[in-house]
Amino acid sequence: MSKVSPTERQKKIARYAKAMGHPTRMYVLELLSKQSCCYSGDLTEELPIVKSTLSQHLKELKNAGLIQGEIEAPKIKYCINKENWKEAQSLFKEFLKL
Amino acid sequence: MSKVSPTERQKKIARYAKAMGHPTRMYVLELLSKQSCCYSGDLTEELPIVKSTLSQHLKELKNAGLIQGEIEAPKIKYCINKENWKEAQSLFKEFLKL
DNA sequence: ATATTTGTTCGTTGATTAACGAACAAATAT
DNA sequence: ATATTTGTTCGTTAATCAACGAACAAATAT
Repeated sequence: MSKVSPTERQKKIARYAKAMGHPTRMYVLELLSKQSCCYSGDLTEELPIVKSTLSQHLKELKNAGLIQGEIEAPKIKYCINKENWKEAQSLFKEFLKL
Repeated sequence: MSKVSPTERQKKIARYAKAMGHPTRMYVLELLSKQSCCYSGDLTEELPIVKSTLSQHLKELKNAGLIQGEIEAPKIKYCINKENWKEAQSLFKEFLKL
């Protein structure tokens, strides 16, 4: 009977996974994990979505801690958040037994 | 200007990631990836959610292809879907550069 | 025959997500 | 001073998600 909730570790992975759970966000993450940075303007040109929608996706990735933005007025340069990226890597690695 | 959509690979990862994007589902996946199988009744007892809610989560994991259920009347035995699990492993591995 | 066990499905509710366009803010360029 | 560029925020709409309890289905046990 004694109930057991998911662990904090599992919640953390779920949080990262959720952020990765959309094609557009995967596109952005993969781009940023390959080249160091990009401007969101570049993404708006590449992707078949409107800039406000992209902005929302970037916000979600930011809130999940996977990316970070740096102002280079008037543009914003987005990069992987290296610290959290490392954490995500090790969490997934352990979970997937890679 | 020429628009580029996320690749099929990115969509696939997003699909797996979305399924992993909830604490309860992570709990189940981690359990099943460690021990070979389990009955959903066991999960209902462990987890602080009602059986119908659990059933929904299991359905989502099934739809994403990460687990499979086998009838052992009157119970149902759930296991990892090994083939898709392997695919997910390699997709995440490549994506995360592990 | 009836009750029990085990899960799924249905209906409901409230919250969250995804997408768009319009309006806005801030810096830069004219 | 004004227009342009670059992104975010707001408001809206439709869809999906998460949770619950009740009803149902199927097999097993009494």
